[in-house]
Amino acid sequence: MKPLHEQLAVIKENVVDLLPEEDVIMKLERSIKNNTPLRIKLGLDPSRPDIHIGHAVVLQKLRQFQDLGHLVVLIIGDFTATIGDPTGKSKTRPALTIEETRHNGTTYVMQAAKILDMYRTEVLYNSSWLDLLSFRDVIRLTSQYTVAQLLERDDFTKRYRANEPISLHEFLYPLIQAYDSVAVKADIEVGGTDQKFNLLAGREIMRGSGAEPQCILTMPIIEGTDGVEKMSKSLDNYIGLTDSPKDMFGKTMSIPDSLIPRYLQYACFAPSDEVTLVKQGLQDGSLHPRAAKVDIAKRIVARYHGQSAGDEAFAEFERVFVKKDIPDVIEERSLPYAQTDVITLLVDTQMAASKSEARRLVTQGGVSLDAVKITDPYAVVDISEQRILRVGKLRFLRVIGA
RNA sequence: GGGCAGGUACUCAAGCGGCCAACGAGGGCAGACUGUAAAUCUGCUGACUUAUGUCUACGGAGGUUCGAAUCCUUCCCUGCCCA
Repeated sequence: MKPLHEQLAVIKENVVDLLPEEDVIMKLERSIKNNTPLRIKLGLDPSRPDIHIGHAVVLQKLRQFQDLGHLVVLIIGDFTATIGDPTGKSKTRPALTIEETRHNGTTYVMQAAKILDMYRTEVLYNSSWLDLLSFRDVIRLTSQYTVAQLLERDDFTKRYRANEPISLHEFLYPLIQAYDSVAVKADIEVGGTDQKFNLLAGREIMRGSGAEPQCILTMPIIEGTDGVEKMSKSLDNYIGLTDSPKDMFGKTMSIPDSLIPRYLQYACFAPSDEVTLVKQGLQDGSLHPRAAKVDIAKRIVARYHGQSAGDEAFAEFERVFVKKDIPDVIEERSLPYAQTDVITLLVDTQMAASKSEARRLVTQGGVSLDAVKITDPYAVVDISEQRILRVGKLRFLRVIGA
């Protein structure tokens, strides 16, 4: 194992909080002395199975721990996910069945494997210990925390002040997560800065249970492609790890220029002196923002799809958006008729959700067939030969009639 | 248990008997423009055989009325105050 100061330097890279640092040092020293890896915990919510590059910031940190010889403990929150949110206010927490959580958990882990070293990863489902707790155990757990402490959490404070409902069980979530730390004997728990409260609650509960409290490490939450909100699936401003190279590239190109340094640092994990260099270049005009974004987009695609995919995605992007040509790979769809009106064609190919929508698209000039714009919603089109249907700037479909 | 205020489209939020498929904002979609799927500007944004037409929709169920998101009854849900 590497000496303390070297490890600490790697661990502190890009982090927001590392608390309490002296405990981290103590744990590291002990780990080196006994040649025992630290247990680094990350909790995952399987109600949303898609990982995006925002999550990747945290996973990358875990990977660094692994490269230093430590062990990552991934906890799939299947227990919590099956409870859901009975207030029904938040659709972000639909109650899932056990099967769904298992399925999501598996896909989650497969995606995480793009970044993590799975030989140094332990995957656990929290239902395996939470299901065993009795009501007595739960009450004992709740007695270790106070209402005032819970209300300190930012979103609880806000909702309470705004007279918005807070279900009792929501108070339990931080405690459940904290109990997970007890169950897996976490040395350090990692999460986004939005998790700081929950991570700290873990310390309290561990102490109360007679365990050695974990340390906490938080990573920045990166903004989504809109540049304002945090990246999240529900806001649809995310770049998914399983997105196609084309989508990854395009989504990255669509970020506002102001986000370039952050994406370079946290999505590409570029060294800090390179980030500084790019910032300077952008400021004095020697680096064109578009060039900087192309570079970032290529690197992101290359990271998850391989080097050549990055270059291909770039070429494709140039062709479709800069030269306004059609992409080289287009989905194909055969239809049971040789000719029909545009409206029907759009609906049948699911390029429009309803006939009204199809009509709107046509009227607005968003529909073309073989690069010929169709503006008459009653136009009858012949598809006995294969033709390229285009809706908006981005959606292409090769149609072939019977 | 009592009192009060609320529940409107994807979200927030107006409307408080006909002019309401419902102001406005955000979001989404399309168009123009552009280094880009950015920014900006413009338009659209319940569905249906596109019709000064029909149907569905303003928490649920009933009712009053020629006519209800708007009034009444009742039920469900949320917040606040009192107990």
